[in-house]
Amino acid sequence: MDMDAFLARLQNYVTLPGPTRAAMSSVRHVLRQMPRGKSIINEGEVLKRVHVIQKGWAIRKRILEDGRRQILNFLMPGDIFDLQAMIDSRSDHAIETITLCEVRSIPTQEFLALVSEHPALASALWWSTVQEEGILREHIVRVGRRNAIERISHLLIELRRRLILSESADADESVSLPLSRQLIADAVGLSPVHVSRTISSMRRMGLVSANGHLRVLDWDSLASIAGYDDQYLHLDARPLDMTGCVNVGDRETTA
Amino acid sequence: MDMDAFLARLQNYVTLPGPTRAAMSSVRHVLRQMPRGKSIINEGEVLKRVHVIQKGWAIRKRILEDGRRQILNFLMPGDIFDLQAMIDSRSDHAIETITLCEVRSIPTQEFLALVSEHPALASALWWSTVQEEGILREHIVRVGRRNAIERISHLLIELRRRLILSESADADESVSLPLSRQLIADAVGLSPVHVSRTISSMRRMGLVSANGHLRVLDWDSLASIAGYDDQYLHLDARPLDMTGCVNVGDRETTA
DNA sequence: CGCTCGGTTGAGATAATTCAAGTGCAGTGG
DNA sequence: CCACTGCACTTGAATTATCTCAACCGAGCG
Repeated sequence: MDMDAFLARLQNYVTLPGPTRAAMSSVRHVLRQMPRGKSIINEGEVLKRVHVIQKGWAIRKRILEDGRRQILNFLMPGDIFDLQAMIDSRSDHAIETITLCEVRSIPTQEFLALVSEHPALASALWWSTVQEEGILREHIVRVGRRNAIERISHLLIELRRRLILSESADADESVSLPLSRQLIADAVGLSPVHVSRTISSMRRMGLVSANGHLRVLDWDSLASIAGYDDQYLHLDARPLDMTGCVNVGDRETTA
Repeated sequence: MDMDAFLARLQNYVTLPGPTRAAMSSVRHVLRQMPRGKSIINEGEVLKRVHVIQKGWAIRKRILEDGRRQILNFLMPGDIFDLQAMIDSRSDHAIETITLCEVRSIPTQEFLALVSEHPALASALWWSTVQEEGILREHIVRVGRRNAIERISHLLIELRRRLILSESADADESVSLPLSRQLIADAVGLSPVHVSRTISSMRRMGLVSANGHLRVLDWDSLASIAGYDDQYLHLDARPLDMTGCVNVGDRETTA
Protein backbone atom coordinates (compact mmCIF):
# COMPACT_ATOMS: atom_id res chain seq x y z
CA MET A 1 0.00 0.00 0.00
CA ASP A 2 1.66 3.13 -1.19
CA MET A 3 -1.45 5.19 -0.61
CA ASP A 4 -0.90 6.89 2.68
CA ALA A 5 -3.75 6.85 5.18
CA PHE A 6 -3.13 10.49 5.94
CA LEU A 7 -3.29 11.46 2.30
CA ALA A 8 -6.45 9.46 1.80
CA ARG A 9 -8.12 11.29 4.62
CA LEU A 10 -7.06 14.76 3.54
CA GLN A 11 -8.35 14.08 0.06
CA ASN A 12 -11.83 14.02 1.51
CA TYR A 13 -12.04 17.74 1.31
CA VAL A 14 -8.97 19.09 -0.41
CA THR A 15 -7.56 17.74 -3.60
CA LEU A 16 -3.84 17.86 -3.17
CA PRO A 17 -1.79 18.56 -6.29
CA GLY A 18 0.58 15.87 -7.55
CA PRO A 19 3.79 17.52 -6.37
CA THR A 20 2.34 17.92 -2.90
CA ARG A 21 1.44 14.27 -2.77
CA ALA A 22 4.87 13.34 -3.99
CA ALA A 23 6.58 15.53 -1.42
CA MET A 24 4.44 14.03 1.32
CA SER A 25 5.43 10.51 0.50
CA SER A 26 9.09 11.34 0.24
CA VAL A 27 9.40 13.38 3.40
CA ARG A 28 11.86 12.00 5.92
CA HIS A 29 10.05 9.98 8.52
CA VAL A 30 10.15 6.94 10.74
CA LEU A 31 7.56 4.21 10.46
CA ARG A 32 7.12 2.25 13.65
CA GLN A 33 5.05 -0.81 14.41
CA MET A 34 3.77 -0.87 17.94
CA PRO A 35 1.90 -3.54 19.86
CA ARG A 36 -1.35 -2.81 21.60
CA GLY A 37 -1.20 -0.93 24.89
CA LYS A 38 2.02 0.86 24.20
CA SER A 39 2.55 4.51 24.98
CA ILE A 40 3.38 6.75 22.03
CA ILE A 41 3.55 10.03 23.92
CA ASN A 42 3.66 10.54 27.67
CA GLU A 43 2.01 13.36 29.53
CA GLY A 44 4.49 16.19 29.90
CA GLU A 45 6.75 14.83 27.20
CA VAL A 46 8.61 17.28 25.00
CA LEU A 47 7.25 17.09 21.48
CA LYS A 48 9.71 16.89 18.65
CA ARG A 49 7.79 15.18 15.92
CA VAL A 50 4.43 15.14 14.26
CA HIS A 51 2.74 11.75 14.08
CA VAL A 52 0.27 10.10 11.78
CA ILE A 53 -1.60 6.91 12.51
CA GLN A 54 -1.08 4.65 9.57
CA LYS A 55 -2.85 1.54 10.81
CA GLY A 56 -4.67 0.65 13.98
CA TRP A 57 -6.26 2.71 16.75
CA ALA A 58 -4.88 4.81 19.57
CA ILE A 59 -6.32 6.99 22.33
CA ARG A 60 -5.58 10.36 23.81
CA LYS A 61 -5.93 10.09 27.57
CA ARG A 62 -5.43 11.89 30.85
CA ILE A 63 -4.82 10.10 34.11
CA LEU A 64 -5.65 11.77 37.42
CA GLU A 65 -3.39 11.36 40.43
CA ASP A 66 -5.70 8.79 42.00
CA GLY A 67 -5.82 6.69 38.85
CA ARG A 68 -9.07 7.81 37.29
CA ARG A 69 -8.66 7.79 33.54
CA GLN A 70 -10.41 9.90 30.94
CA ILE A 71 -10.14 9.11 27.27
CA LEU A 72 -10.23 12.37 25.37
CA ASN A 73 -10.50 11.03 21.87
CA PHE A 74 -9.83 8.05 19.67
CA LEU A 75 -7.26 8.21 16.92
CA MET A 76 -7.62 6.12 13.81
CA PRO A 77 -5.87 5.71 10.47
CA GLY A 78 -5.14 9.03 8.84
CA ASP A 79 -5.35 11.00 12.06
CA ILE A 80 -2.49 13.35 12.66
CA PHE A 81 -1.41 14.44 16.11
CA ASP A 82 1.07 16.58 17.95
CA LEU A 83 0.76 19.37 15.46
CA GLN A 84 1.17 21.50 18.53
CA ALA A 85 4.79 20.39 18.53
CA MET A 86 5.16 23.34 16.22
CA ILE A 87 4.81 25.88 18.98
CA ASP A 88 4.64 24.14 22.29
CA SER A 89 7.17 21.92 23.84
CA ARG A 90 5.14 19.73 26.15
CA SER A 91 2.17 17.49 25.74
CA ASP A 92 -0.70 17.97 28.17
CA HIS A 93 -1.93 14.41 27.70
CA ALA A 94 -0.68 10.96 26.79
CA ILE A 95 -1.24 8.88 23.68
CA GLU A 96 -1.42 5.11 23.73
CA THR A 97 -2.14 2.40 21.19
CA ILE A 98 -5.22 0.25 21.73
CA THR A 99 -4.58 -2.12 18.85
CA LEU A 100 -1.52 -3.10 16.91
CA CYS A 101 -0.49 0.15 15.22
CA GLU A 102 1.70 1.53 12.53
CA VAL A 103 2.72 5.07 13.32
CA ARG A 104 4.62 7.41 11.10
CA SER A 105 6.59 10.23 12.72
CA ILE A 106 8.02 13.25 11.02
CA PRO A 107 10.48 15.63 12.69
CA THR A 108 8.85 18.98 13.34
CA GLN A 109 11.24 20.95 11.20
CA GLU A 110 10.82 18.72 8.18
CA PHE A 111 7.11 18.88 8.58
CA LEU A 112 7.09 22.65 8.78
CA ALA A 113 9.21 22.84 5.66
CA LEU A 114 6.81 20.55 3.87
CA VAL A 115 3.83 22.65 4.85
CA SER A 116 5.50 25.89 3.92
CA GLU A 117 6.21 24.63 0.41
CA HIS A 118 2.75 23.19 -0.09
CA PRO A 119 0.02 25.67 0.71
CA ALA A 120 -2.80 23.27 0.00
CA LEU A 121 -1.47 21.17 2.82
CA ALA A 122 -1.59 24.08 5.24
CA SER A 123 -5.19 24.63 4.38
CA ALA A 124 -5.90 20.94 4.87
CA LEU A 125 -4.28 20.96 8.28
CA TRP A 126 -6.29 23.93 9.31
CA TRP A 127 -9.40 22.02 8.39
CA SER A 128 -8.31 19.01 10.36
CA THR A 129 -7.80 21.22 13.40
CA VAL A 130 -11.29 22.64 13.05
CA GLN A 131 -12.71 19.16 12.80
CA GLU A 132 -10.81 17.96 15.81
CA GLU A 133 -12.09 20.84 17.88
CA GLY A 134 -15.59 19.98 16.79
CA ILE A 135 -15.07 16.42 17.94
CA LEU A 136 -13.80 17.58 21.32
CA ARG A 137 -16.79 19.86 21.80
CA GLU A 138 -19.22 17.13 20.90
CA HIS A 139 -17.49 14.87 23.38
CA ILE A 140 -18.16 17.45 26.07
CA VAL A 141 -21.85 17.45 25.24
CA ARG A 142 -21.91 13.68 25.21
CA VAL A 143 -20.35 13.35 28.62
CA GLY A 144 -21.97 16.40 30.18
CA ARG A 145 -25.56 16.08 29.10
CA ARG A 146 -26.39 12.61 27.87
CA ASN A 147 -27.30 9.45 29.74
CA ALA A 148 -25.56 6.11 29.47
CA ILE A 149 -27.25 4.70 26.41
CA GLU A 150 -27.10 7.99 24.57
CA ARG A 151 -23.43 8.44 25.35
CA ILE A 152 -22.47 5.01 24.14
CA SER A 153 -24.63 5.14 21.03
CA HIS A 154 -23.37 8.56 20.11
CA LEU A 155 -19.77 7.49 20.49
CA LEU A 156 -20.23 4.40 18.37
CA ILE A 157 -21.81 6.38 15.59
CA GLU A 158 -19.09 8.97 15.58
CA LEU A 159 -16.44 6.31 15.43
CA ARG A 160 -18.06 4.61 12.49
CA ARG A 161 -18.47 7.88 10.70
CA ARG A 162 -14.84 8.73 11.14
CA LEU A 163 -13.78 5.26 10.16
CA ILE A 164 -15.63 5.66 6.90
CA LEU A 165 -13.94 9.00 6.33
CA SER A 166 -10.58 7.42 6.96
CA GLU A 167 -11.45 4.90 4.27
CA SER A 168 -10.79 2.01 6.58
CA ALA A 169 -14.42 0.99 6.41
CA ASP A 170 -17.28 0.98 3.97
CA ALA A 171 -20.55 2.67 4.70
CA ASP A 172 -22.65 -0.47 4.35
CA GLU A 173 -20.21 -2.83 5.97
CA SER A 174 -21.21 -3.56 9.55
CA VAL A 175 -18.10 -2.19 11.16
CA SER A 176 -16.58 -4.09 14.05
CA LEU A 177 -15.01 -1.90 16.69
CA PRO A 178 -11.96 -2.78 18.80
CA LEU A 179 -13.43 -1.44 22.03
CA SER A 180 -13.44 -3.03 25.45
CA ARG A 181 -16.01 -2.09 28.09
CA GLN A 182 -13.26 -0.39 30.02
CA LEU A 183 -12.29 1.79 27.06
CA ILE A 184 -15.85 2.84 26.41
CA ALA A 185 -16.32 3.56 30.10
CA ASP A 186 -13.28 5.79 30.32
CA ALA A 187 -14.29 7.57 27.15
CA VAL A 188 -17.85 8.41 28.12
CA GLY A 189 -17.32 8.85 31.84
CA LEU A 190 -19.10 5.78 33.21
CA SER A 191 -18.01 2.72 35.15
CA PRO A 192 -17.18 -0.39 33.13
CA VAL A 193 -19.95 -2.37 34.77
CA HIS A 194 -22.55 0.17 33.91
CA VAL A 195 -21.30 0.14 30.34
CA SER A 196 -21.60 -3.61 30.33
CA ARG A 197 -25.16 -3.45 31.59
CA THR A 198 -26.10 -0.79 29.10
CA ILE A 199 -24.63 -2.70 26.19
CA SER A 200 -26.44 -5.82 27.36
CA SER A 201 -29.68 -3.94 27.18
CA MET A 202 -28.77 -2.55 23.77
CA ARG A 203 -28.19 -6.11 22.68
CA ARG A 204 -31.59 -7.11 23.96
CA MET A 205 -33.05 -4.27 21.92
CA GLY A 206 -31.36 -5.67 18.84
CA LEU A 207 -29.13 -2.63 18.38
CA VAL A 208 -25.76 -4.32 18.66
CA SER A 209 -24.21 -7.74 18.84
CA ALA A 210 -21.34 -8.30 21.21
CA ASN A 211 -19.88 -11.74 20.85
CA GLY A 212 -16.21 -10.97 21.06
CA HIS A 213 -15.96 -7.74 19.10
CA LEU A 214 -18.62 -5.11 19.31
CA ARG A 215 -20.72 -4.82 16.18
CA VAL A 216 -23.62 -2.50 15.52
CA LEU A 217 -26.70 -3.94 13.84
CA ASP A 218 -29.00 -0.98 13.55
CA TRP A 219 -27.30 2.33 12.91
CA ASP A 220 -30.52 4.22 12.30
CA SER A 221 -32.16 3.41 15.59
CA LEU A 222 -28.89 4.07 17.31
CA ALA A 223 -28.63 7.50 15.72
CA SER A 224 -32.12 8.41 16.76
CA ILE A 225 -31.52 7.27 20.34
CA ALA A 226 -28.30 9.27 20.45
CA GLY A 227 -29.75 12.35 18.79
CA TYR A 228 -26.81 12.17 16.46
CA ASP A 229 -26.11 14.97 14.02
CA ASP A 230 -23.05 15.05 11.79
CA GLN A 231 -22.71 18.77 11.70
CA TYR A 232 -19.80 18.99 14.09
CA LEU A 233 -17.59 16.99 11.75
CA HIS A 234 -17.80 19.78 9.18
CA LEU A 235 -17.92 17.39 6.30
CA ASP A 236 -19.31 20.11 4.10
CA ALA A 237 -16.35 22.36 4.72
CA ARG A 238 -14.72 23.87 1.71
CA PRO A 239 -11.52 25.85 2.03
CA LEU A 240 -11.91 29.55 1.46
CA ASP A 241 -9.65 31.43 -0.81
CA MET A 242 -6.71 31.99 1.46
CA THR A 243 -4.47 33.29 -1.26
CA GLY A 244 -1.56 35.15 0.13
CA CYS A 245 -2.61 34.61 3.67
CA VAL A 246 -1.26 33.16 6.83
CA ASN A 247 2.41 33.35 6.25
CA VAL A 248 3.88 32.39 9.57
CA GLY A 249 7.35 33.56 8.87
CA ASP A 250 9.87 35.09 11.16
CA ARG A 251 8.77 35.83 14.64
CA GLU A 252 9.43 38.80 16.84
CA THR A 253 9.34 37.22 20.21
CA THR A 254 10.91 37.84 23.52
CA ALA A 255 10.91 35.74 26.66
CA MET B 1 -8.80 52.47 26.59
CA ASP B 2 -6.76 52.21 23.47
CA MET B 3 -5.05 49.07 24.64
CA ASP B 4 -6.96 46.27 23.01
CA ALA B 5 -7.91 43.29 25.17
CA PHE B 6 -6.90 40.98 22.39
CA LEU B 7 -3.50 42.55 22.08
CA ALA B 8 -2.98 42.46 25.80
CA ARG B 9 -3.67 38.79 25.87
CA LEU B 10 -1.45 37.89 22.94
CA GLN B 11 1.40 39.81 24.52
CA ASN B 12 1.48 37.19 27.23
CA TYR B 13 3.59 34.96 25.11
CA VAL B 14 4.53 36.77 21.93
CA THR B 15 5.83 40.28 21.78
CA LEU B 16 4.23 41.83 18.77
CA PRO B 17 6.28 44.36 16.87
CA GLY B 18 5.08 47.96 16.71
CA PRO B 19 3.83 47.88 13.14
CA THR B 20 1.83 44.75 13.87
CA ARG B 21 0.20 46.40 16.84
CA ALA B 22 -0.54 49.45 14.77
CA ALA B 23 -2.05 47.41 11.97
CA MET B 24 -4.19 45.55 14.45
CA SER B 25 -5.69 48.66 15.88
CA SER B 26 -6.38 50.18 12.51
CA VAL B 27 -7.95 47.13 10.89
CA ARG B 28 -11.49 47.64 9.70
CA HIS B 29 -13.91 46.34 12.28
CA VAL B 30 -17.22 46.85 13.98
CA LEU B 31 -17.44 47.36 17.71
CA ARG B 32 -20.78 46.33 19.15
CA GLN B 33 -22.19 46.67 22.63
CA MET B 34 -24.51 43.87 23.55
CA PRO B 35 -26.69 43.36 26.61
CA ARG B 36 -26.52 40.19 28.65
CA GLY B 37 -28.22 37.11 27.23
CA LYS B 38 -27.93 38.10 23.62
CA SER B 39 -26.90 35.66 20.93
CA ILE B 40 -23.75 36.56 19.01
CA ILE B 41 -23.65 33.50 16.78
CA ASN B 42 -26.38 30.93 16.23
CA GLU B 43 -25.82 27.25 15.72
CA GLY B 44 -25.56 26.57 12.01
CA GLU B 45 -24.95 30.19 11.17
CA VAL B 46 -22.68 31.02 8.29
CA LEU B 47 -19.51 32.62 9.59
CA LYS B 48 -18.26 35.72 7.88
CA ARG B 49 -16.30 37.48 10.55
CA VAL B 50 -13.81 36.83 13.27
CA HIS B 51 -14.76 38.13 16.71
CA VAL B 52 -12.90 39.30 19.75
CA ILE B 53 -14.41 39.82 23.16
CA GLN B 54 -13.43 43.28 24.26
CA LYS B 55 -15.31 43.49 27.53
CA GLY B 56 -17.60 41.14 29.38
CA TRP B 57 -18.18 37.39 29.26
CA ALA B 58 -19.82 35.07 26.78
CA ILE B 59 -20.37 31.33 26.47
CA ARG B 60 -20.11 28.77 23.75
CA LYS B 61 -23.06 26.44 24.05
CA ARG B 62 -24.92 23.57 22.44
CA ILE B 63 -28.61 22.94 22.95
CA LEU B 64 -30.06 19.47 22.45
CA GLU B 65 -33.45 18.99 20.83
CA ASP B 66 -35.15 18.41 24.17
CA GLY B 67 -33.69 21.55 25.67
CA ARG B 68 -30.72 20.20 27.58
CA ARG B 69 -27.94 22.73 27.41
CA GLN B 70 -24.21 22.21 27.58
CA ILE B 71 -21.83 25.08 27.98
CA LEU B 72 -18.66 24.25 26.10
CA ASN B 73 -16.50 27.07 27.27
CA PHE B 74 -16.50 30.56 28.66
CA LEU B 75 -15.18 33.47 26.64
CA MET B 76 -13.65 36.48 28.34
CA PRO B 77 -11.88 39.67 27.33
CA GLY B 78 -9.19 39.04 24.77
CA ASP B 79 -10.65 35.75 23.60
CA ILE B 80 -10.95 35.42 19.88
CA PHE B 81 -13.50 33.18 18.23
CA ASP B 82 -14.77 32.00 14.88
CA LEU B 83 -11.28 31.69 13.51
CA GLN B 84 -12.78 28.72 11.74
CA ALA B 85 -14.63 31.20 9.58
CA MET B 86 -11.46 31.04 7.56
CA ILE B 87 -12.26 27.62 6.15
CA ASP B 88 -15.66 26.57 7.23
CA SER B 89 -18.90 28.25 6.58
CA ARG B 90 -21.08 27.08 9.44
CA SER B 91 -20.82 27.18 13.19
CA ASP B 92 -21.46 23.93 15.05
CA HIS B 93 -22.44 25.76 18.22
CA ALA B 94 -23.91 29.02 19.42
CA ILE B 95 -22.33 31.92 21.25
CA GLU B 96 -24.19 34.07 23.73
CA THR B 97 -23.29 36.92 26.05
CA ILE B 98 -23.69 36.33 29.78
CA THR B 99 -22.84 39.86 30.85
CA LEU B 100 -22.92 43.19 29.12
CA CYS B 101 -20.34 42.80 26.38
CA GLU B 102 -18.31 44.72 23.90
CA VAL B 103 -17.52 42.62 20.88
CA ARG B 104 -15.27 43.54 18.02
CA SER B 105 -15.85 41.84 14.68
CA ILE B 106 -13.49 41.80 11.75
CA PRO B 107 -14.48 40.59 8.29
CA THR B 108 -12.71 37.33 7.47
CA GLN B 109 -10.90 38.68 4.47
CA GLU B 110 -9.51 41.67 6.30
CA PHE B 111 -8.41 39.47 9.09
CA LEU B 112 -6.66 37.07 6.77
CA ALA B 113 -4.87 39.94 5.11
CA LEU B 114 -3.76 41.22 8.49
CA VAL B 115 -2.40 37.85 9.49
CA SER B 116 -0.64 37.32 6.21
CA GLU B 117 1.21 40.59 6.57
CA HIS B 118 2.13 40.02 10.19
CA PRO B 119 3.73 36.65 10.77
CA ALA B 120 4.10 37.11 14.50
CA LEU B 121 0.35 37.32 14.64
CA ALA B 122 -0.04 34.01 12.86
CA SER B 123 2.21 32.38 15.37
CA ALA B 124 0.22 33.93 18.20
CA LEU B 125 -3.02 32.63 16.78
CA TRP B 126 -1.63 29.17 16.47
CA TRP B 127 -0.74 29.33 20.13
CA SER B 128 -4.19 30.48 21.06
CA THR B 129 -5.67 27.53 19.18
CA VAL B 130 -3.44 25.12 21.06
CA GLN B 131 -4.48 26.67 24.33
CA GLU B 132 -8.12 26.47 23.46
CA GLU B 133 -7.84 22.81 22.61
CA GLY B 134 -6.14 22.24 25.93
CA ILE B 135 -9.04 23.95 27.68
CA LEU B 136 -11.56 21.80 25.85
CA ARG B 137 -9.73 18.62 26.78
CA GLU B 138 -9.52 19.61 30.39
CA HIS B 139 -13.22 20.31 30.35
CA ILE B 140 -13.80 16.75 29.18
CA VAL B 141 -11.82 15.40 32.10
CA ARG B 142 -13.67 17.67 34.48
CA VAL B 143 -17.07 16.54 33.34
CA GLY B 144 -16.19 12.92 32.68
CA ARG B 145 -14.19 11.96 35.72
CA ARG B 146 -14.66 14.41 38.57
CA ASN B 147 -17.39 14.70 41.17
CA ALA B 148 -19.51 17.75 41.86
CA ILE B 149 -17.20 19.65 44.18
CA GLU B 150 -14.15 18.87 42.08
CA ARG B 151 -15.86 19.99 38.90
CA ILE B 152 -16.98 23.28 40.32
CA SER B 153 -13.70 24.04 42.05
CA HIS B 154 -11.73 23.17 38.98
CA LEU B 155 -13.85 25.39 36.79
CA LEU B 156 -13.58 28.34 39.14
CA ILE B 157 -9.83 28.06 39.26
CA GLU B 158 -9.49 27.87 35.53
CA LEU B 159 -11.67 30.91 35.08
CA ARG B 160 -9.65 32.93 37.53
CA ARG B 161 -6.43 31.87 35.90
CA ARG B 162 -7.66 32.91 32.49
CA LEU B 163 -9.02 36.13 33.85
CA ILE B 164 -5.60 36.99 35.17
CA LEU B 165 -4.07 36.17 31.80
CA SER B 166 -6.56 38.41 30.12
CA GLU B 167 -5.42 41.16 32.43
CA SER B 168 -8.93 41.82 33.60
CA ALA B 169 -8.00 40.72 37.09
CA ASP B 170 -5.06 40.82 39.44
CA ALA B 171 -3.61 37.71 40.96
CA ASP B 172 -4.16 38.77 44.55
CA GLU B 173 -7.49 40.41 44.03
CA SER B 174 -10.29 38.10 45.13
CA VAL B 175 -11.98 37.85 41.78
CA SER B 176 -15.76 37.96 41.65
CA LEU B 177 -17.30 35.81 38.97
CA PRO B 178 -20.50 36.58 37.06
CA LEU B 179 -21.83 33.02 37.27
CA SER B 180 -25.32 31.86 38.14
CA ARG B 181 -26.00 28.35 39.47
CA GLN B 182 -27.64 27.55 36.20
CA LEU B 183 -24.56 28.54 34.19
CA ILE B 184 -22.24 26.51 36.37
CA ALA B 185 -24.60 23.57 36.17
CA ASP B 186 -24.75 23.62 32.39
CA ALA B 187 -21.00 23.99 32.19
CA VAL B 188 -20.07 21.09 34.44
CA GLY B 189 -22.96 18.78 33.65
CA LEU B 190 -24.94 18.91 36.87
CA SER B 191 -28.38 20.14 37.85
CA PRO B 192 -28.65 23.68 39.19
CA VAL B 193 -29.95 22.45 42.51
CA HIS B 194 -27.06 20.14 43.02
CA VAL B 195 -24.72 22.98 42.19
CA SER B 196 -26.48 25.11 44.74
CA ARG B 197 -26.11 22.43 47.39
CA THR B 198 -22.47 21.89 46.57
CA ILE B 199 -21.70 25.57 46.71
CA SER B 200 -23.52 25.82 50.02
CA SER B 201 -21.28 23.17 51.40
CA MET B 202 -18.22 24.90 49.95
CA ARG B 203 -19.36 28.01 51.73
CA ARG B 204 -19.66 26.10 54.98
CA MET B 205 -16.08 24.91 54.44
CA GLY B 206 -14.97 28.51 54.10
CA LEU B 207 -13.90 28.09 50.48
CA VAL B 208 -16.19 30.62 48.87
CA SER B 209 -18.60 33.37 49.74
CA ALA B 210 -21.79 33.69 47.77
CA ASN B 211 -23.78 36.70 48.75
CA GLY B 212 -24.85 37.97 45.38
CA HIS B 213 -21.80 37.37 43.24
CA LEU B 214 -19.68 34.30 43.73
CA ARG B 215 -16.31 35.00 45.30
CA VAL B 216 -13.57 32.56 46.16
CA LEU B 217 -11.88 32.91 49.54
CA ASP B 218 -9.33 30.15 49.53
CA TRP B 219 -7.77 29.39 46.17
CA ASP B 220 -5.18 27.01 47.55
CA SER B 221 -7.58 24.64 49.22
CA LEU B 222 -9.79 24.83 46.18
CA ALA B 223 -6.91 23.88 43.92
CA SER B 224 -6.01 20.92 46.06
CA ILE B 225 -9.60 19.70 46.16
CA ALA B 226 -9.85 20.05 42.40
CA GLY B 227 -6.48 18.48 41.70
CA TYR B 228 -5.79 21.52 39.59
CA ASP B 229 -2.71 21.69 37.40
CA ASP B 230 -2.02 24.55 35.03
CA GLN B 231 -0.21 22.54 32.47
CA TYR B 232 -3.03 22.40 29.97
CA LEU B 233 -3.00 26.16 29.55
CA HIS B 234 0.50 25.96 28.10
CA LEU B 235 1.60 29.12 29.79
CA ASP B 236 5.20 28.16 29.29
CA ALA B 237 4.77 27.90 25.55
CA ARG B 238 7.32 29.67 23.47
CA PRO B 239 6.92 29.93 19.71
CA LEU B 240 9.36 27.86 17.76
CA ASP B 241 11.33 29.29 14.95
CA MET B 242 8.79 28.99 12.19
CA THR B 243 10.80 31.04 9.75
CA GLY B 244 9.63 30.51 6.25
CA CYS B 245 6.95 28.11 7.29
CA VAL B 246 3.24 27.73 6.96
CA ASN B 247 2.49 29.83 3.98
CA VAL B 248 -1.13 29.10 3.26
CA GLY B 249 -1.23 30.58 -0.16
CA ASP B 250 -3.13 29.51 -3.19
CA ARG B 251 -5.11 26.35 -2.92
CA GLU B 252 -5.61 23.56 -5.36
CA THR B 253 -9.03 22.39 -4.42
CA THR B 254 -11.97 20.88 -6.06
CA ALA B 255 -15.44 20.74 -4.64
C1' DC C 1 -47.06 46.56 46.90
C1' DG C 2 -46.88 42.56 44.48
C1' DC C 3 -44.00 40.17 40.87
C1' DT C 4 -40.48 37.78 39.09
C1' DC C 5 -36.34 35.53 39.29
C1' DG C 6 -32.39 33.34 41.23
C1' DG C 7 -31.16 30.85 45.05
C1' DT C 8 -31.99 27.53 49.04
C1' DT C 9 -33.68 23.47 51.28
C1' DG C 10 -36.24 19.10 51.99
C1' DA C 11 -37.92 14.58 50.60
C1' DG C 12 -38.36 10.94 47.52
C1' DA C 13 -36.90 8.94 43.09
C1' DT C 14 -33.39 7.36 39.87
C1' DA C 15 -29.11 6.58 37.53
C1' DA C 16 -24.93 5.02 38.14
C1' DT C 17 -21.35 3.04 41.33
C1' DT C 18 -19.12 -0.37 44.17
C1' DC C 19 -18.30 -4.86 45.70
C1' DA C 20 -18.52 -9.44 44.84
C1' DA C 21 -19.38 -13.80 42.79
C1' DG C 22 -19.71 -16.34 38.61
C1' DT C 23 -19.17 -17.36 33.52
C1' DG C 24 -16.68 -18.34 29.36
C1' DC C 25 -13.06 -18.14 26.36
C1' DA C 26 -8.10 -18.01 24.86
C1' DG C 27 -3.56 -19.24 25.89
C1' DT C 28 -0.19 -22.21 28.25
C1' DG C 29 1.89 -26.09 29.89
C1' DG C 30 1.68 -30.84 31.11
C1' DC D 1 -6.05 -33.64 24.72
C1' DC D 2 -6.95 -31.84 29.09
C1' DA D 3 -6.39 -29.02 33.15
C1' DC D 4 -5.05 -24.38 34.79
C1' DT D 5 -4.78 -19.63 34.70
C1' DG D 6 -5.91 -15.02 33.40
C1' DC D 7 -8.79 -11.78 31.68
C1' DA D 8 -12.74 -9.54 29.94
C1' DC D 9 -17.32 -9.69 30.49
C1' DT D 10 -21.80 -10.49 33.07
C1' DT D 11 -25.04 -10.31 36.79
C1' DG D 12 -26.89 -9.44 41.44
C1' DA D 13 -27.41 -6.70 45.60
C1' DA D 14 -26.51 -2.87 48.35
C1' DT D 15 -24.90 1.94 48.35
C1' DT D 16 -24.31 6.58 46.84
C1' DA D 17 -24.37 10.67 43.95
C1' DT D 18 -27.15 13.25 41.68
C1' DC D 19 -31.83 14.55 40.00
C1' DT D 20 -36.61 15.98 40.20
C1' DC D 21 -40.36 18.08 42.25
C1' DA D 22 -41.91 21.32 45.25
C1' DA D 23 -42.13 24.74 48.74
C1' DC D 24 -40.04 28.78 50.38
C1' DC D 25 -37.05 32.97 50.74
C1' DG D 26 -35.30 37.47 49.62
C1' DA D 27 -33.63 41.05 46.51
C1' DG D 28 -34.71 44.03 42.76
C1' DC D 29 -38.18 46.41 40.07
C1' DG D 30 -42.22 48.43 37.88
